[in-house]
Amino acid sequence: MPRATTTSDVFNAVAEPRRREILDLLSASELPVGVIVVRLRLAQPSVSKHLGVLRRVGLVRARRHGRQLFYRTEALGLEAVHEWTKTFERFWNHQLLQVKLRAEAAAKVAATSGLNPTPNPQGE
Amino acid sequence: MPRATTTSDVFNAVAEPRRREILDLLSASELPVGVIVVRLRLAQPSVSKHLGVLRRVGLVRARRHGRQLFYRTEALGLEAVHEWTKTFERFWNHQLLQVKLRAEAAAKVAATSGLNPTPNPQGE
DNA sequence: TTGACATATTCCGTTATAGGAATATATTGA
DNA sequence: TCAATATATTCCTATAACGGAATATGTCAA
Repeated sequence: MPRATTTSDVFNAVAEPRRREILDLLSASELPVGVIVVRLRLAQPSVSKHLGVLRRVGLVRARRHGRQLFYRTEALGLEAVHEWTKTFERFWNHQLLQVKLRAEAAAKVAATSGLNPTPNPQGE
Repeated sequence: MPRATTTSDVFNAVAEPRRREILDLLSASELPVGVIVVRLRLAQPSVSKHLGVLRRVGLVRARRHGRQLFYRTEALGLEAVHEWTKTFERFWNHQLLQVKLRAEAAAKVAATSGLNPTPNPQGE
């Protein structure tokens, strides 16, 4: 079987880099499709299709003003992604802590011994 | 063109629900492939392939112990996803704030007028 | 060495995807 | 009504993805 359909899943929707760029753009302000096309230098149909995917998963909403459709992000749906990754927070905090502690220890050794800080000792 | 290759991108790697389940499992503790197979009721080759993807993007690391390969998460790579979604935090905070304020306002009106809280008035 | 076990890899078939080109729809103004 | 503008949709094609089955690799124990 191929990949689970992109259309009904926020994770899949934001897996596509262009769609993330679109969301980035829209995070600053509501924009009509044409502006997105120009700013990201993408083909208009391509942008419309990406917006369609984002709309279907609820990450974006459109408002018509004359001939233009202004899109804005409805980023509430990203909270799920944020929360999921958050459950792994301790891992990178842990990693950063290691680095920090290692640096501090090295600095301390250097201070007391008069040597330069040692480069990253191998292993954990 | 089809989708950007899954192999070199954390966002794509975690777009697949099974891979997220695997990461969830591994977040608790290091596990050999066989255990993942049993717990998630997936075919062994399927699990190996998913682990391969996760390994290639650096979300997982393996350690051999006898015949078994113990995998553990290397979740540092998820920080990028977490940080990206974090840039949209204000949107859902904003939304939740709206809901909260609306509920509070409704409760207040109800309290002073003796009426039931009004259901969500339309619009922003 | 052989056999059993644990895991990875390969091959195959099906299917959703993304881009491009062409076209359809909607809105405005004349 | 018609033309112009803005956007969406459709059709087409190439490709990567996933699952399943079969097989390969690696490790241990006898």
